Formats: sequence, structure tokens, C-alpha cells
Amino acid sequence: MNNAVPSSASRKVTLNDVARLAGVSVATASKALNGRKQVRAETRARVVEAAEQLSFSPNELARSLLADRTGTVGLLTNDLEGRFSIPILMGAEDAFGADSVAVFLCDARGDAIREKHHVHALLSRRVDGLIVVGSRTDPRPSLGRELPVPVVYAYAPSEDPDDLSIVVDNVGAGRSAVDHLVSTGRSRIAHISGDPTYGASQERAQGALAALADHGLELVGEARFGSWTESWGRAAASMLLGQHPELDAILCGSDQVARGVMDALREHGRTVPDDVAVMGFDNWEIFTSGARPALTSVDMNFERLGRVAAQRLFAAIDGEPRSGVEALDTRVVIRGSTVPG
Amino acid sequence: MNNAVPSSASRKVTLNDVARLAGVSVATASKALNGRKQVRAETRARVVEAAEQLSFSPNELARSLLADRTGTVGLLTNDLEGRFSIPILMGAEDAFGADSVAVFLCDARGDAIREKHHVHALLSRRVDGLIVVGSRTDPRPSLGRELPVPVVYAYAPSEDPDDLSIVVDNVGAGRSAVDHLVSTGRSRIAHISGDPTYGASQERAQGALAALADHGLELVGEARFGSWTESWGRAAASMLLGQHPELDAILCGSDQVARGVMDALREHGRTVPDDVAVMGFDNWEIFTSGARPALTSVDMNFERLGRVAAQRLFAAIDGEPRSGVEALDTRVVIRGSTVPG
DNA sequence: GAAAGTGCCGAAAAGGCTTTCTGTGACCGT
DNA sequence: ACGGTCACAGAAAGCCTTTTCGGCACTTTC
Repeated sequence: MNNAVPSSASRKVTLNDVARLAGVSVATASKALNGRKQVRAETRARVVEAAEQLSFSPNELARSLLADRTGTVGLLTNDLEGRFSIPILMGAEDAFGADSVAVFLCDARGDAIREKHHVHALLSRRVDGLIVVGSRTDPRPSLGRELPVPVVYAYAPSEDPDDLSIVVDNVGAGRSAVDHLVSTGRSRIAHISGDPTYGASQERAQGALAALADHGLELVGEARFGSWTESWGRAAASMLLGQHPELDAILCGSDQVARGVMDALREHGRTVPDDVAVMGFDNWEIFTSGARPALTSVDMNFERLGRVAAQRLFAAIDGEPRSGVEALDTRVVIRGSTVPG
Repeated sequence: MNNAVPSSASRKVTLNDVARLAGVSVATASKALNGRKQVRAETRARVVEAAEQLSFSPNELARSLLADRTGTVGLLTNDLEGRFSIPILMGAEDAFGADSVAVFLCDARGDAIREKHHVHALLSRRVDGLIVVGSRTDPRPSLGRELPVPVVYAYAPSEDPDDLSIVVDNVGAGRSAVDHLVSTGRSRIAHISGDPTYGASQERAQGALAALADHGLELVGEARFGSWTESWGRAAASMLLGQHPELDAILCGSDQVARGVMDALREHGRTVPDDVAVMGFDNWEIFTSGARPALTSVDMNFERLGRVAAQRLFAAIDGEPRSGVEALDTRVVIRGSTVPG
């Protein structure tokens, strides 16, 4: 308000300042700093020193305006407090290699209007590409084909098969879970999953059944669906134990459900893993490590998902678009709830 | 490579195109679209229609270059997978009102080098300000006073008292926790906290002791410190119950610890809340709601923290800087683990 | 009926940078 | 000594938008 003192901080040093200090033109200064060839070594040195002395940092805005590339991508999520976007974001950050690219993060909170708004805001800031992260694995509407930048869908695939989507192989995850249980000698395996309206729970169950069939086995009782909560796990496990006391393993739809299941087992006097093996999905560390014993779980490799999505986005930006759904495999993390010791 | 077909997407429509289609100059087009006064209504309408027809979206880069404001802030965190940055980010997004401001998110992962790098990258993209989120409540090094944009520290305060830091009032949180327990008729209160090297655990304990003193009470036994884990909670509670079976409440340093404590209580045949009340800190919903009964906890109001940080940052950008540490109060969320029913 | 005022529009500059193109002097070959 | 390279530096255009300023055609005022 009162004076124009620039907040006592180094104000706006531009290439012009550098050039003046080095006694050259801006053109030469630019070329010197960017390693262009048409500059004498001695001149370049002078410019570089001037730049350092002024701690010059080029204005990326101006640069982007010219280059028509901002080195910026938008990450549009619907799951900010959730489990998926954050590891995916970290993977993406890794893949981008923080040098060159920065990530704009927006949360649409499941609202299509807000999503449109964010897309528009991101585009007007001229992001080079978009990653869209869904909150569940079910297909989601495409942003459309008319966007001026490439888009990669992560976790939740796009409904449009011409888009590129990177997802988790939930069927394979179900298979590998059963494979693991069978490999530890279990044969009377039950399944308590989560919310039946989620594609993830259906797919995991489907994979588990397929694997059981491959091993010549059948599920103990029916697969049970409820919600992704501990209390559902407890309730379902209690019922299950009453009806099928012979079971020797319970495959749970998520780590949270598994925690509830383990609680119920303990209350029923069953021991884990000697008597009954338990495993979950997601490998959410705060749940797996707090369990007694620590919980075996299928890791969804979200960081890798983020990395792959970022790589694909890069490729598309560089003119190598792909389309279709790419499913990434998962990984069983073995802990005490399935193997003793 | 081969052809110049613009990826089958609407390529780069500029104000120039709009102006040409509307039959006016770019200057007029700009004024028309920005609601400036010096344009006839009829002309304005023509421009607006042309803009819509071409689905024109102004290039924020050019605009920012001119205005020397980007409508962009950087959020620098060290806790991406953790508990704090995300709600803070959401609060900040809220406060900014997604219209005008977008957030660059960077994770320094506790590495000072990486942090410097990110700061530089954000500054070269000309963010209008920075929010720095720490991973624990202990003071952290300042980014320095020479930055060209305002900085607000959130959760972890800056070591430099001339910086502005927004933190949680952990002492007050400890006080209000004890106040709640006392108000439900408890008088033999024990405290099992987390990692003693964290300022948060010390401050919460300190607040709890002060409140007890105010009520003419003393802690049952000593405050016990360990780690922020369920297993520590179980172990500590078992010991505690052996030494002080008379206790009627356990205040836990975090919700995770509280979960462990509740497990131990159940195994010792103690009931919650009738026999022993339990409460935690953080109000991490996945822990509080899974507990039996649901866990009373002190909510740290992270979203509000984010909102306030964003508001202060805005004020600073607009030339109203503050400094010092601003502590925000917390809020007890009462559930079944302290009151029956 | 001339001077002043009004309403609307466009030319041009600005913002910081990169790139192309032009220019200059040094050096080469003949 | 002269045309031709070559190495290097600078002028200027361009990216897209906003804003200032001047201009133009009117209308109002005495």
C-alpha cells in the first residue's frame, strides 16, 4: 500500500538484467545459458557468471508461451482423501522426474460439474496432459476425444475404448491370492468381500473362484458381500464360522474386512494362521502391520500404476498415443496371517 | 512426424481467431470478453458468440505473464502418503475457490535437497505463494526470508519467528481431551502416548497434565511413550492394567494407539466405556469407526488448518503479511468409547 | 457553427523469453 | 587484393493477452 519496496525480496531479475550485467544482448544471453552453439566460450562464461550473481531463474511462463509446452500435467482425482490418488501421484512424480515436470492436483470430489470446471482450468493453464484417477475400479465416463492434450485414465478405466486406461488386474489379484493360500496347504477357503456394487469386489471374487477351480477346489459356502468395513468383516466371519466351522482360510475383500474377520476369529477361539489363514487386499500398511499376526495382503502396486500412467502420458505427449485398457499385475505380500513364524 | 494434423483435436484457438471471426480487433475482443466498458453491446455479443463458437479459452500463460500473477500456489509437503497434507490441501483448495487458483503439489519426502529443487521449480513457474506442510509438529527450518513470494507454514511451524506458521494447538487438544473425560465422570486417568521424540506427544501430554491439575487430579502412573502403533498400545495397556487396575480411563496419544489399547482391555476382560473409557487423537475415521465401540477422538481440524493457511497466504499475497505462530483449536468428537450408548 | 465532450474501436506497447536472420570482422584461398 | 567462409553477436519477430492511448464519428453546448 504505502511504499513500493518489493517485500524486501529479490524482485524479478530478468534475462535483460543478466545481459546488461554481462555486457551482451538478451539474444546472446539466452543462447549462452541454453547451451546454444553460437557463443564464444569466454562470452558464455561471462553470462553464466552474471546469471549466478543475480541468481537468475528464467520465467517459465514466457518460455512456455513460446515453446507451447509447459512441462506441466494435471492430475484429476476423485479420491483425494482416499487410498489411490496419493500413491499414484507419487509414482507419477517419480516418473516425471521432478526436474522437468510439475503436477497440478485437482479433486473433483465425484462431481461431474466440478470435474468439467477443473479440466477447463487445467487446459487454460496449458497443461501438456492429464491423468484422471477414479475412486473405484468401475469404468467412468470419458472426458471426450476432443481435448487438445492427451489423457490417461488410471485405476478407473474410461468407458471409451479409444482412450488409454491403466488399471489394476483385480481378477489376477483374486487368482494369486487363492494360489498363495493353496500353496500354504489350505483347501477349505471362504471368501468375505466388500461392497458388491464395486467392480473390484466382483473381479477379485471371480479370480478367486477361477483359481479354486484350477486347483480342483470349491469355495466354502458362498462368497459374501457387504461393505468395506471392519464391522462387516466381524459380522460375516461370525456367521460363516457358525455355518462352516471346517474352513481353514478366509480370503477377505480388503484389509479392513480382514481386520474384522481376524477379530471375530479370535473371539471364536480360532488361531491365525495355524487354524485359519487370513488374507486381505490392498496391502494398506496401517492395517496390515497393526493386525495380530501381521496380515498377508495383495499389494495393488499403486505407485507403479502411477509411474506407468505417467510414462504413457509422456509417450502420448511425444506423439506415441495408445489406447485400450492396460491391466497391471499385483503382488502378494506374505506375512504372519498365512504362514507361521 | 508425418503430417500436421493436430491430433484430431481443436488446436489452439487464440483471441486473434475470435477477433477475426467477429470482425473486430483483438483489443476489442479482449475488452468484450472481459467485460470492459468501452464496447458496444452489439459488438460484445458478436465477440462472445464467436468465442463460444470456437470454444475459445484464454491462454492463462500469456495473461499471467502480463499480470505478473499466475493464480497458482505451490503446496510443498513432506508427508504425501500421510495424514496431514491431504486434508490441508483440500482445505486450501476450498479456500482458494477453485475458480481462480490452482495448486501445484510437490513432495519433498523429507529431503532438503529435493525441497530446494521443488521451491526453485515452483518459483520459476511463478507461483504466487507457497504453503509448506511438515510431516510432524516440530519446528522445521525456514525456507528463508529472501523468497520473492509469501510463504505460510502449516502443521509444522517454521523455526524463524518472522515467518507465519499455522499449527494445531496440541496442548489445548490434550486439555480438552482430559476435560471431556472428567466431564463423563472419570477421575483415574492414565495416558499412553506415542513416539516421545514428537513434539505432538509431549504437548498433548503436557496439556493433559495441566487440565488434570486444574481439576485437582493426577495422572494414574506415569505418561507412557513408545511408538504410534497398535502394538505399542496393546503392550503398554497390558502393563498398565497390571500396575494400576483401578484406572477408569486411558487417554491415548493417537487413534492407532487407542485401537491397541482397546484390544488389550478386551483381553483383560475390561469393558469400554462402562469400565474404562478410551479416547485417542487425530480422529482418523478409518480407525475410529472400526473400533468397538466407536472411538472418541480429538479432531485436529486439518481442513480448517488448510483453509486458514490458504487465507493467510492470500492475505499475504495481497499485501497483508503476518508473522508468528497461529495455533488453531481442536474439537472433541464424542463416540461410544467414552459415553455409553 | 466552432469548441468541447462522448462513445466506440483499433494500433501499439508491454511482459520475458527463444529463434531466425542479418551483420561484422577475421581469416582463408587464389 | 578480393570474393568467400566462418565464428560470433545483435536486432527483431514472435508467442498471446491486456491496457493505454489516439482517432474517428457523432452529439451537445453556447
